[in-house]
Amino acid sequence: MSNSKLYKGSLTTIILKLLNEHDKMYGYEITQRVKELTKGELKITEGALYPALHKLEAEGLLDVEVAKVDNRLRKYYKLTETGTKETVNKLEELADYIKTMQALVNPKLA
Amino acid sequence: MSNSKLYKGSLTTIILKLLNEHDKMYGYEITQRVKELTKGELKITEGALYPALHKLEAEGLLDVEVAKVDNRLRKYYKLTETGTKETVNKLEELADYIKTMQALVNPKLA
DNA sequence: TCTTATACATAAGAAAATTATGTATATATT
DNA sequence: AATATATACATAATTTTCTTATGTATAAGA
Repeated sequence: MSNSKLYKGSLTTIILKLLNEHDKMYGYEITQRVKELTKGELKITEGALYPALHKLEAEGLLDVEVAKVDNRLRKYYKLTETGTKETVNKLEELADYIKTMQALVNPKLA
Repeated sequence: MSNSKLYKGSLTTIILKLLNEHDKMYGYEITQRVKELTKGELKITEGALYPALHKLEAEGLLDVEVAKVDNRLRKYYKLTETGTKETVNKLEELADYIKTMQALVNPKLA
C-alpha cells in the first residue's frame, strides 16, 4: 500500500490470514491475491513482504518448502501450529483495533 | 499506545479528530481523553504524543497557545483551517483502511 | 528486441513508535 | 514531614516496520 500510514503493522496479520485460508502460498502469489482482494488499493511491496515472511519463519509461525515451477523458484509458506494460534490472536487484535478506532472517531456509535 | 502494532500510524488521526471535536486541548488532556474513550485500551505515550504535536504544528495543521494554570504550564492546541481540512482526509483514510482490511479478513462481507 | 510478468532477495533510508530519562509543580497518602 | 502519585511538559536512544532502490534470473508477449 502505497497509501496510508495506517497500513503499518498490519502486514503480518494479512499474511497470516491469507495462509490460514489458502493452506499454502508463495510470496508473489500473496502480493497478487492482496491486489485482487482489495481491487488494487493495497499493493504489498517486495521490500516489505520478503523480510516479513523471513521473520515469521524465524519465529516459527511459518514453514517453507521450496519448489521449482516452470524453471522458476517458488517458496511455499504454510502455517505451523503456533502460526495458526497466532493468526487467531492477530485477527482478534485487528477486530479490537477497529472497534477502538470507531469508538474514538465515532463515539456516538460506540 | 502500549498495544498492538496496528496503532502505528493512527496517532495523528486520533489527535486531529479529538481537536475537531473539542476545539482546544492540551497534550496531557489528550492522553487522558483517549484512555477514557477506549476504556483504558489505548494509552498514548508521551514519547509519541509530544513529537507528534510538534510535527503537526510545524506542518501548519495546529496552532499553539501557552497558558499557566495552577502554576503549571499548559500548551493548548487547536486546528488551523488547513488542519480542519486534513482531518477530513485522515478520517476518510481511516474509513478506507478499515474497509480494505475487512475485505481481506472477512472477504464474504466485502 | 524490448517490455512486462513472474519470482526471489537485500541494502539504505525514512517514519513512527517504545523505552528511558529529565524537569517541575500540586495533591494525596503514610 | 516524607513519600508517592498525578499533572504537564520535553527529548534522546533504540526498535520496528515500512519505502525506495537495486540486483539476479527466467518466461511470455508485443
